Amino acid sequence: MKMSNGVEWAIHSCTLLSYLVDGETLPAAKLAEFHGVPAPYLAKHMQALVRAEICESVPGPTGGFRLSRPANEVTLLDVTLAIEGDEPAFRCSEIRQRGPAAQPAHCYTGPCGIAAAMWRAEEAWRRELAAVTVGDIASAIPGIAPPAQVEAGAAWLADTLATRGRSSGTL
Amino acid sequence: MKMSNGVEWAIHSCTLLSYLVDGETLPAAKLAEFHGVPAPYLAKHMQALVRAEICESVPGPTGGFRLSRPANEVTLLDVTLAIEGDEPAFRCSEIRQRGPAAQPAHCYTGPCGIAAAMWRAEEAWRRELAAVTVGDIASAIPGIAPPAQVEAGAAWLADTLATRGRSSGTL
DNA sequence: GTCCCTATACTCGGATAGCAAGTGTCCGAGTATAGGCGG
DNA sequence: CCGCCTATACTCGGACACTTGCTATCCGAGTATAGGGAC
Repeated sequence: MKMSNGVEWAIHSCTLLSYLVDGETLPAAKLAEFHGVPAPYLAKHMQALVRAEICESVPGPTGGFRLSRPANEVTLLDVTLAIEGDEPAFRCSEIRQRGPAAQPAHCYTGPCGIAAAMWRAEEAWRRELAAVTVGDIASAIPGIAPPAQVEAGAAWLADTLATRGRSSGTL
Repeated sequence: MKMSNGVEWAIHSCTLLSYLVDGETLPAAKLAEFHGVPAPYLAKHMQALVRAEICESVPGPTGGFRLSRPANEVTLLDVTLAIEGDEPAFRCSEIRQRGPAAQPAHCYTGPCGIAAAMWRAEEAWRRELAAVTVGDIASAIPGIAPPAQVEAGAAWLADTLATRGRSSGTL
């Protein structure tokens, strides 16, 4: 049971995007540069976020990605399911309906007890992830990240936005 | 994030093994026959249960598998981790320590906020699975399984044990 | 008749192929801008 | 000098190889039994 590391990248990217204001956007290449990950692969995951309507994409030279709703309304569960798919990790193959003791399918009304227990656990997992938003992550950063990183990150973001603005600042 | 279906097989097998008494054992081939799954592959998973000290294996013609402790002391978490491995699904690759805003490693004391949230969710998942034992699963069966299946299963098990006993019943 | 020995058959255990999904990458379609041209 | 047009460069989006891990399988090591032989 291995979770794609794209989930980690996507949450980090959403967190960074939460610092944008107004209609600002960041292209996938810049997101990848900030996190030190392969740009094309991150772009692939960003497409999944767009499909899940977590992010919006803007084409063209001034385009890029931005959150499609406030960071406080994007839960970690939303992002995780967008990347991993919303199918449960445990899939009951109904092996109770096989073998020498099997009965006709219509005899099985409720779910298998094992599947029920596994799904209950998964529900607890989802509930916990749904309780944390990208906004929560972002607002917790000043308390746990090194101050120098916060400063450097803010400077990088400002510079990046300014550079992108400069090339289109004459409008 | 896909869980191996070996987990499902293993839990079903442990549930069946919980019906054994005294020093009775069931070979992997019989467990596979009862569940309608490939025998060699199930045997592979049974080995993982032995390694995790959930089951004991007995070699030789009268050998097979049995639970190494009472079914009430075998949790679904035990079985799941035995098959899937005890590594968490989410693995933080510390991408916060990469990119233009990265700081020296010693500046990062606590875990990343994202990793902490993901691990918290996983902890909730584990807690839920640790609350259910194989014994719970077995004792719930009469309430949810078709009576005909319970009867057929009991008959199959009795016959199987008798057949195995017959070949060694002359001792 | 009883005991011992050997051959047998059945079991687990680890090592070996096949396949699907995640990982990583690339190129094409579309768009806002920058510069040049005409009025 | 101002407005329009075209070429450009940059963006996203989907299609294409590669690697890892799950899926499935087989064969060898070990052991309790069954039968035969000796006493």
